[in-house]
Amino acid sequence: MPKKPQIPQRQARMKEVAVRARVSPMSVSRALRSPDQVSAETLRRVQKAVREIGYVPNRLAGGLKAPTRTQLAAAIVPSVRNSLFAATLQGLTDALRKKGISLMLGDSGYSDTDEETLIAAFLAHRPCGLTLHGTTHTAGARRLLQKSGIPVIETGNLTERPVDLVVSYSNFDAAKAMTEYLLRRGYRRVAFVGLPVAGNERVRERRRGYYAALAAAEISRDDALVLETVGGVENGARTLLQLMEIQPEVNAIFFAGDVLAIGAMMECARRGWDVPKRVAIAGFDDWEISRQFATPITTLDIPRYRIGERAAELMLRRLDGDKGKIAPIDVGFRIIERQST
Amino acid sequence: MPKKPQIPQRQARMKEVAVRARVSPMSVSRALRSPDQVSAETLRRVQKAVREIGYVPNRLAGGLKAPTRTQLAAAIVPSVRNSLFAATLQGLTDALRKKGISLMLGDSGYSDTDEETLIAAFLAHRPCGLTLHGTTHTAGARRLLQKSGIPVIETGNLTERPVDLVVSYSNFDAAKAMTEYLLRRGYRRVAFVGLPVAGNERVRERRRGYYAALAAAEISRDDALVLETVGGVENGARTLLQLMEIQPEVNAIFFAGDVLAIGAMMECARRGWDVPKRVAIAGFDDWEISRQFATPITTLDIPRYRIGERAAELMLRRLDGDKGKIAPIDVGFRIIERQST
DNA sequence: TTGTACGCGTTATCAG
DNA sequence: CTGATAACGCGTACAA
Repeated sequence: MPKKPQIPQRQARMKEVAVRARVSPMSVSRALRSPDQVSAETLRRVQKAVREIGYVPNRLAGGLKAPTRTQLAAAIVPSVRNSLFAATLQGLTDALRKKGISLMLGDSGYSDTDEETLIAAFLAHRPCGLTLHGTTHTAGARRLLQKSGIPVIETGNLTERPVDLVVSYSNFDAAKAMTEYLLRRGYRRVAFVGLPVAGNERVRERRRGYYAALAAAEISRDDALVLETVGGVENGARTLLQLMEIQPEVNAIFFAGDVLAIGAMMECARRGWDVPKRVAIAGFDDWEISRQFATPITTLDIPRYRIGERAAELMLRRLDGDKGKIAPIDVGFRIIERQST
Repeated sequence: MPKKPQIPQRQARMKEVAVRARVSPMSVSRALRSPDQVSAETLRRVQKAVREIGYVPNRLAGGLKAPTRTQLAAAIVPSVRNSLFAATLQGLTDALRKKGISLMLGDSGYSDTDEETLIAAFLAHRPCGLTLHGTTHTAGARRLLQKSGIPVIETGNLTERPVDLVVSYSNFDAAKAMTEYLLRRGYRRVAFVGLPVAGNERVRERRRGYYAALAAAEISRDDALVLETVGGVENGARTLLQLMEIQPEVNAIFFAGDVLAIGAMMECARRGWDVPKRVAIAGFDDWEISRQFATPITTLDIPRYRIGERAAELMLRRLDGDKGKIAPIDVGFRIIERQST
């Protein structure tokens, strides 16, 4: 059986385009990157040759020569499977694509040391910008980022000591506002359920916000009303039951993590408990499901997509030469009042 | 105000590591890439120098010379916000990271022409592999992929005419199996609700599977029982109501898309309809929420994470030199029987 | 085991 | 507006 002749699998080079278009490689480069700097005739011939050959520029070579324009950015999120981060990623890619910038994506698994490893791996590809979720990093990570010289955007929390740029909402303010809202509605025994605080400053800030609201209302803390649990719908259900059993007099529960509120609401549905009469339930981050319950869930709207968009904008500003200090951007939040409270 | 002296923001080069370690750049290169090919002493000195300088290798330069080992792969999904694809991405990144390969991510928005644009943009970075979801592509995209010479993995459907490699489950088989299961359970008037078929071969295959199961059971199709809707929880609810109104005698509804079944189930909960007595509900893809309802939803488990893992494996096999034809990999599926049917 | 010479494909620079 | 030339930082091939 005669083998098909192996076509030499090598991408065409700019030089070949140049030969075909009867111009120098330099003119090809210019025609592709700044079309208004070449004559109409040159442009036409280059475009024709590019089409005919099926030329795909080699950004490795370009980036080697012009390190600030690799047309490649990077983002690291704690988990690609979490739809909250997905929304931010969408905002990022949408905004970057308009400028022809591709995105490398990494998943730190909520681990700072894995984050550092990823940062190093990404920097090896010389991205022209890097977005991180969270504002706590290893010392090594900070060193890498600073030496890199590229714009670094931190999201997920407003921090006092940013590496470079910050785009986020305030976890503290948001949790405080929601707690105050619950207190205003007349709930006096308000519980707080969040993810484990250890090593996660976003969660810690939310709990601080909850405490601050209590203090402002001159209600003393009750540690029995503050629970930690890992994520997952079923853990929302579990902590709800736990609270109702140990602290039957609880009026309202503020679930400050992911899908916990949804899990709790489903548990109430299973048991036929009336929400908010028996217990009020509030969430954090407006999931699509939250509004679909017979009793829709009161929650916080965080503009996740917008965070990605703004992050891209800041990055591009830096790449456009703005070397000045850029103040942290607070994208804000909004309480969505529904029937569960 | 005296300015801080600007530290020259340039990443260290291999040469500088070499000087510091008192070896040639070549030895540094080797020490980093294949540590077992250099003497223990050289290795030690290189590692020390790397640490001290904070050297981050430049993969642009490396990839330029060795195009098959850019240590960068690419993936394009229809939507980063869809958790199903997120699971596959997780499988991909997890497997690739073990080999030090980073991942570029793109979002085609379910558009074949946008997919082509993305492919071109990605190829410019000379990835050493590319994963696509879906098996329909523009002619231009196919041409780009073939010329690229890199391993291309298609997922999301088993196709007859793959570009290169395929890792997926069979939409046809899965939908057929679920429909047969419903018929076996005694439901005779089984409706099918899917996403719009136009331009989406996965959806088309699912509907074909549904039809095939009906045919095998010698039940004639009823077009009034087949609905299309775009994604979203609320559309699941809407189509449920639509069906119940126009076709009150419907026994069971097979929702073959995303969150539709969940939306329908929530609508039943709101109206106090008994599932499965009044109507049985089956889904496609086991979401975390699906099992949390008072009546948990019968659904199909598709090993989404595994698809990503296997895709990475195939890619690596190709990169390891396996140029032969590799048969499509069918990762299968599983019916998860719960109380909603 | 280590080092030397050269080239990978593009762009900055500067001269025409 | 266009072209010649010299890097960019690393890996391959070969020689020592």
